[in-house]
Amino acid sequence: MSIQRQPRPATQADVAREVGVSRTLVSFAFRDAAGVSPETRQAIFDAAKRLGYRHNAAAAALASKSRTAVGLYLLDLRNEVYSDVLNGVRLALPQAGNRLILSVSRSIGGVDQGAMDSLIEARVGIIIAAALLDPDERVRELAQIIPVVSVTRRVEGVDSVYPDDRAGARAAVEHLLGLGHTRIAHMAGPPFDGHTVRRETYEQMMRDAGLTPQTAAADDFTQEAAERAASELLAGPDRPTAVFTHNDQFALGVREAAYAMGLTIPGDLSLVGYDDSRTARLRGIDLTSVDLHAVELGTTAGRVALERLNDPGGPIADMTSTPRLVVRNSTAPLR
Amino acid sequence: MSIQRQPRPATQADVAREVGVSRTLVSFAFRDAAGVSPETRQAIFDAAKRLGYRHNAAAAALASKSRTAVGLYLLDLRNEVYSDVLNGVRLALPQAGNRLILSVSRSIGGVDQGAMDSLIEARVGIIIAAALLDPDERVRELAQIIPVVSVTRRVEGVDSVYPDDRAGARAAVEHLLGLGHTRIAHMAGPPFDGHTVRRETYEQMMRDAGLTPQTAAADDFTQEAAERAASELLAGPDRPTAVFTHNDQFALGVREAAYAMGLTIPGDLSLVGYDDSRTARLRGIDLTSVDLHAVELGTTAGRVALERLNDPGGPIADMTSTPRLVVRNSTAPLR
DNA sequence: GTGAAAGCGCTAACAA
DNA sequence: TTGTTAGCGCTTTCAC
Repeated sequence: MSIQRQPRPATQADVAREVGVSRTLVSFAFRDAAGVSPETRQAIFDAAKRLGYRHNAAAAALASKSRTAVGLYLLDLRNEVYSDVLNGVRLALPQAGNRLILSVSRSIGGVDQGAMDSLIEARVGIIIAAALLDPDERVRELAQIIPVVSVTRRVEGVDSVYPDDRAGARAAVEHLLGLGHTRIAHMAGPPFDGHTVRRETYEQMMRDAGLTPQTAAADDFTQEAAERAASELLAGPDRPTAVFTHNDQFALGVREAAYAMGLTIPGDLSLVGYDDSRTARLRGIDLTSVDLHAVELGTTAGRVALERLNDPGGPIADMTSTPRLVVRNSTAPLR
Repeated sequence: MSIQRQPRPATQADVAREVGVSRTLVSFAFRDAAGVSPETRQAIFDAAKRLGYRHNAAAAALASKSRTAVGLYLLDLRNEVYSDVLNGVRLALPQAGNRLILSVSRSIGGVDQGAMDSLIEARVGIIIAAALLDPDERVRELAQIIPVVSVTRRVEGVDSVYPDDRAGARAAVEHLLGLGHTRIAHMAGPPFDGHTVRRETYEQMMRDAGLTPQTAAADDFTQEAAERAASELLAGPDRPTAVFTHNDQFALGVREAAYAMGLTIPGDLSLVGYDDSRTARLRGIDLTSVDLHAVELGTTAGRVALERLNDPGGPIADMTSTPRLVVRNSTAPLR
């Protein structure tokens, strides 16, 4: 047995011929533009179905002057935040209207440099980018070529939809301080532009409280990197009694490292994550975490993108939301 | 401040004019086809960069007769298996060569009927589909229109790359039987074509062992659905002492339901999942699970797709791999 | 309501 | 190694 395929895909011209109208009409009917009588319209749809006609996105994109497709760039699918953003974006885009083109940067081996290019080459009208790792300046350069909406990160001069990380980090650190902890460490990620607010806020708060900040940095945004960094951090002198991590993935890494050393949570170590992922909510994990409402951020970003498409010259959007600390059982008063 | 954009994107014609060669040459240079001298080639790249030229994928797709783009259809990003498949597929596709176009079916609300259409309309040459919910017959119909590689599910007459679920389920059930359990239940998903092998194997094995199968079916492929179904299952008479679930997501749902009822795992209930997700490996979760090697399945599927693209008439691929039971602490001997 | 005609930017023969 | 010439299937004025 072998694979069958139609000899030649039907085109709008075929449909037009079948119905006995012009190709223009068929084109209009499929974009339900005004100017097609209901009967003609129905006849066109019927014929299209009969002929197995499929709209050709490439041809349409080429012919149309306006770009309506939305590109969504995601850093990493293994972090729930990004799939939540995807879900949020989809909620914002009308069912039938704007096409959504996905591009995921991180494969197992590392960041895919071509992920952004593929979006540009697909000639999307705008790119919603979740957690770009490029410096602010380069994001602005990109936005010069094609409109960009940055999600979960603020970039000056570029439409941005992001959580108020200052408030989120403050809530986390205050929670730990309130429990009596003084040796509170922070597990940060690599120091990319726009990904350091949580760290800075933590360090500032520690100093304000008359304490010494102790920041460990994972060399990658993965659970494994955090686990490695945490193994060192927790083995050092004056082991921290609490750790606030850049995200939940990191918190899980710290958690594994802690358990591997025989420490208990929250007995020996209080742990606060960031994202409030579904994993954080599992019994037995019960991670205290900061909910940044990723789905809502995605929805807002989608809306901002739609507005930008309609009004290229409009004012830059700068939309923040306030994250919420969700206290579970990974934090406890200092003994 | 407002968004800037270039007046008119540069085309190959612009580049050709700038360099003083023909447009053909530019086209050749960008596809690094033979017939362009190294100097010309370099001059073209320089000019392209200077002019901000970007290859237009839509135009290229329209003009080229052969379809080389690979479409990847994923059921649900919230299930780790599918993002693993994505990662696997990417490993198989050459860096620069075939474009990969992603389409995700399940948003928060449910299955996106348009997900498959968007791939067809993007005129991909082949679709790698992970966990289609359509009946076998409809998958075959689809494969008539466009080549399909089915991953994680076998479809007769269609290229398929899938785990030997019979072996996987057998290993799971044997493990539980070996621990002395007799009241072993199964948490199945909705009875879609191609997603019932695990259930059938379980039921057959139970009967072979002289035991009565007890299958509960979640009404959706989500943790929440499994949790609801498990709440009923575990509240019934003759509560099972062990549950084998269709996947890890379900196992987590059963786990939550069990804990909510005050049951302990593995004390009161042994639990075996399927997928060996990263969550299963976390301390405190320690879920015994069947590893189906999703990344490898994805890579194999990518390779099969590439072969099919090169040889449309070749024999149907039917590739299985053997899953491996990973025993952790969610299972224990019957007390 | 409907149709004719002019491309969109690129690839792919073929010819030189 | 280079240039010429047709389209690919669709959108989109503009006229009827």
